[in-house]
Amino acid sequence: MGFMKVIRRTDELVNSLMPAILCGLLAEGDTLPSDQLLGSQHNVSRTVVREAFRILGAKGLIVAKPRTGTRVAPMSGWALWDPDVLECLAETDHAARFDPHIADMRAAIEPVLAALAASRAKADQLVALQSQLRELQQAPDASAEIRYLSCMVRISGNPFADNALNLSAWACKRYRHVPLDAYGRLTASICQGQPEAARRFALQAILDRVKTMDA
Amino acid sequence: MGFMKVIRRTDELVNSLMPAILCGLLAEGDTLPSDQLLGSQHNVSRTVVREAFRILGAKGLIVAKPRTGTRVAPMSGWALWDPDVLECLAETDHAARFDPHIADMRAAIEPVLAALAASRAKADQLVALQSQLRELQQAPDASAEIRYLSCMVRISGNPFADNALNLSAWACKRYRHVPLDAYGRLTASICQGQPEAARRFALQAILDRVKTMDA
DNA sequence: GAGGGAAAAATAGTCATACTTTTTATGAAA
DNA sequence: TTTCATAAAAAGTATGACTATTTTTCCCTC
Repeated sequence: MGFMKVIRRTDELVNSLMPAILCGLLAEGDTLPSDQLLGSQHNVSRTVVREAFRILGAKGLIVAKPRTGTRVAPMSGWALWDPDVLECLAETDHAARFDPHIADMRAAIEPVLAALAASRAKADQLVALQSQLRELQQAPDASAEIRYLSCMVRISGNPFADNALNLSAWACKRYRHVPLDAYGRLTASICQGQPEAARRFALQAILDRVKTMDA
Repeated sequence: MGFMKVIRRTDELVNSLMPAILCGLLAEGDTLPSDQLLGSQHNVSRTVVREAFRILGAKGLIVAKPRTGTRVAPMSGWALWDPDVLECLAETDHAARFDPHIADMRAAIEPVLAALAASRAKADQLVALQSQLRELQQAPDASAEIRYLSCMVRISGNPFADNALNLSAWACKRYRHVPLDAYGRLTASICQGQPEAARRFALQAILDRVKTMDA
């Protein structure tokens, strides 16, 4: 399986600080401990703290200034599309607060990507999509669903779609129900080159899931 | 105007490396110089190089591994919604290649946000929106247009919209024509609480601009 | 000659320390 | 009270040493 990612102390610290920011324990404008202090608190060198701060800063979560210290940035600048941020946010208490917003975004984006896929798909891509659909039907879990959507989205040819997929992953992980029927029809529509139908069924897949959630 | 952001050597290095990656000078899988070497090449310490690498890594552009070195990551993992990445990409030679994809994304997202805004707007938000519209009409430049859209998008109440706005900013900066007429109708629709009309005019604003571009 | 395993080499990761720069706070003089 | 110089605090940068991880090399055995 040679995929054991190296775990850096820097990453551990990031994984320790990020939840505190995302859950609101550290609110906007709050000052984090200084490099020195935070380092001694976590038994790491200042180097590690600073590199962790750079990562959090790159994701828009914090801003550092000499003498003032390092503060939590306003949420409007957070990189909410970032897979790490999203994953961390999902483990927060108030993750449910984001569910409807993510559903809105998905409902906006995925149908369009599905329509694009239906109009642009090449033969080999269709084979791959159908293969993913079969895998999903045989083992309808979140990871298979994400792989299917990933394949669909890749066919759309839109480079921004890869990031949008992070929102889909959120939904797949948080709702158990997999809308197999809608995905079947979606796949057929794409294979037959029918953008309008693809758009409709992609939207239906999202709505079916939300509906199941409400019930 | 006390808004002079501090310029760190780390940021300068990031601003030097990012374009090379985004423009393809450093292709996927290519190995960057080692910390040591890159540091001496740019006359900065290894500290600066490492922190720059952390920033680029946080944005999905590179991946580091001991002994192997630091390599350019596949584009599918790039944080294309990130304002820095997007701004840097816009200055690249093949920025035009992304125009249609961004237009597709905007066409998917903004109409939905406009509809949400129309159904949720509070009175004071409407006042703010109309104020931004007037400013835009008086001085129809990119920055005023971004402020208007930012205001509209904030009314939608969707926290993911702030990031989506980066795509709008791209379009505002790259096309000169400002679709004032569509924005006027869009504002009216939102103020009158008509989601369907708002959706239509938001889309029209995007299409008007693209049409002007083609001509 | 082929295979396997130990040693070496290269590179990122971490630590410790000293120094620099930026910005705020303090306090004395006008 | 205002102003300006000084001090202080925190981030930013620079070095150097050491650690950990992974690949490569190469020797030894079979």
